[in-house]
Amino acid sequence: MTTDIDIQWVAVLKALAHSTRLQIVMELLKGTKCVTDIHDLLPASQANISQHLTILRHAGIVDFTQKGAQRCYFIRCPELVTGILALLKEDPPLLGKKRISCCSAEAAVGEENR
Amino acid sequence: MTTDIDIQWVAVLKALAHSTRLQIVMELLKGTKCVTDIHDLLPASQANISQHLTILRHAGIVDFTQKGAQRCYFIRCPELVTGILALLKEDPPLLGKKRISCCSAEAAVGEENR
DNA sequence: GCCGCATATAAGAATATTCGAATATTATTT
DNA sequence: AAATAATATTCGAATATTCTTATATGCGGC
Repeated sequence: MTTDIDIQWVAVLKALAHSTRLQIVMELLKGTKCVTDIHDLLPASQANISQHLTILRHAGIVDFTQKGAQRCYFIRCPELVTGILALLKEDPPLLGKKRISCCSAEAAVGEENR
Repeated sequence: MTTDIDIQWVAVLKALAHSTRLQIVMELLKGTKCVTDIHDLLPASQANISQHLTILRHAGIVDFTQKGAQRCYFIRCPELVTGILALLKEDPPLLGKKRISCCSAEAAVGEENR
């Protein structure tokens, strides 16, 4: 049942599902940056940043252009990334700890539970 | 700096970044289902489905109401989940393999950084 | 109480991720 | 060609995830 599309989706979500990579992506949304720039901004080693960028690139989220010895990384799909971040940002109430009683019609069949 | 928000976001993304869990979530978007229902729909063991549901619940994505011995699981934040899925669905061209040459806004980065 | 159903949890092996350290590669400058 | 700067890759250990098997828990009916 796992379609090719699913696999791509999972790869994208997995690539974003890491604190350092999410921060890299957020920085790149502000503008193209080379590895050193990112290294200066985030608390991770150069090698580690490079590894994360490779993962993001394989997921299709970033790409780079070469400028001399530098590689200028940029987000390939800003709408996708900003969209996902906007949804996450928007939804804190839903992600909160409080229980929301189910609004779904089906569950309303009578007794409430705890 | 890894903020609390980041951690929550990463938890949500990580929870969605698995084929089986993504399929569970897509099924639940169609309507509330109990564990057995999901088990009948997906190729995974009951124990495994239950484990994945626990992960989704801890991430705040699903919750359940109890009906006798059954637990009726539902999506707690349908807007968030449908939103993310819609973005992923929408963006296949961006996730494709083709190289996009840089739009060169980055040229400004130039010499001023070390 | 006991039974059967629905679901959860524990334990453990297999596998995958993460990250640091060291090294390699590539491009530029001298 | 050598030195240097920017970045990537390899290796290995620590840690985390995934999944299976077996067992446990909770619920309703008898």
